[in-house]
Amino acid sequence: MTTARRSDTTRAAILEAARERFAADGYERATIRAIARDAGIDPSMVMRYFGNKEGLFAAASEIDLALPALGALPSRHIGAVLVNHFLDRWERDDVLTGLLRVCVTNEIGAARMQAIFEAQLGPVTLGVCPEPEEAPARAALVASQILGMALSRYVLRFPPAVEMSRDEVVAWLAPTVQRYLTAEAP
Amino acid sequence: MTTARRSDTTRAAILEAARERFAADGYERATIRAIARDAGIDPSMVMRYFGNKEGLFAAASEIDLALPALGALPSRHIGAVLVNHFLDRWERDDVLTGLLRVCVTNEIGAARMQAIFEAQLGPVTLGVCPEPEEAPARAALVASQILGMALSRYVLRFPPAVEMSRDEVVAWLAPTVQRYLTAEAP
DNA sequence: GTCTATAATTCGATAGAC
DNA sequence: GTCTATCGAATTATAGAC
Repeated sequence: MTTARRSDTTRAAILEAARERFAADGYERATIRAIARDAGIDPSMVMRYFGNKEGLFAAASEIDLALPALGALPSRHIGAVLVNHFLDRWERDDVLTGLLRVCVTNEIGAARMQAIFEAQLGPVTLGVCPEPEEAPARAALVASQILGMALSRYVLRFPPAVEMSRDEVVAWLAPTVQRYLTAEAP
Repeated sequence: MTTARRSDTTRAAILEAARERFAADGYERATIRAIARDAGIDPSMVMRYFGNKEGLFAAASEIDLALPALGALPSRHIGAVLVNHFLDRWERDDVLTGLLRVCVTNEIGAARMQAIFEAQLGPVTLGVCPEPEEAPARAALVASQILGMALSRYVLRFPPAVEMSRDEVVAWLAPTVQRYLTAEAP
């Protein structure tokens, strides 16, 4: 194995351990030492690859902002599609749970969370909102419901929120999101 | 001024500084030293009065769980009443914002947040839900929307969520809460 | 590329003088 | 009741050997 390939696997191991630790413990309590121990390497390697703790978090919380083609979908089902999409992203890996735990006490995390919802909801809202100037407020309403459910279900783990099935969550939240995006302003 | 009265004012000053720091910085970054400095006293006084950092947070996040008499209210307006009530509690002081920032990384904070929503929503949901066994799930749905808006508006400070007026927030969220509590299960 | 050793802070917590 | 002084542990980060 060449050194280049070895560095790639080391880097990947660090990122995987970092995502788990940030998701489980938040920014402050996810220490570089613990992450390095999980990855089976020396703490100084983390510094070498990512510079400092902020750089490590930035790399571990990177996410592709591409929303699977939604433009062609009927706007009547946009609520269910969006709820399913965000639940998929939250359950796929630890990135969004980690970002949610971190963004509460870390400015970089908060800015990234905001950027994610702007990138994912911006184009959609412009397509279905009755009035374009209302789009940011409607996107914020959608984000509030998605974030609140993610907080209750994946971070705080409120028993009733955890015990609800995936389909139940979608059935309850989809009409809410649908109304926030398409209903007349109250 | 007797020593007893002086200790009361010192204790109150510590609690006020602690609430501000926990609300602004979260649990780990709200240091006893910083809280003592804000309160104008010595860090060792915090330990004397509250034992340790956990005891300080427990005291600073105490909250009375009494919901202003809602039993007599018409169930048609329960959504608007609840949204207004929680917004009141969040804007009155820093306690709930601090608890929200802390509960993401602190077990005691998470348990207290859950207890607050159980105590505030439990009696209400039992009174208006179609099926009693659905009450916990419906309360969790309400909590998810309230928590998500509080997170967006008071913690992450998403610009569109901050710029919405109080009345707009109530007008958008009240029908959601109303539906979670009283509508037929989807 | 990887690790040892350690610097430089900062934290929670304690002991004891006044 | 209040403060000074300090302990012991933990953290991020750096310098340098191999």
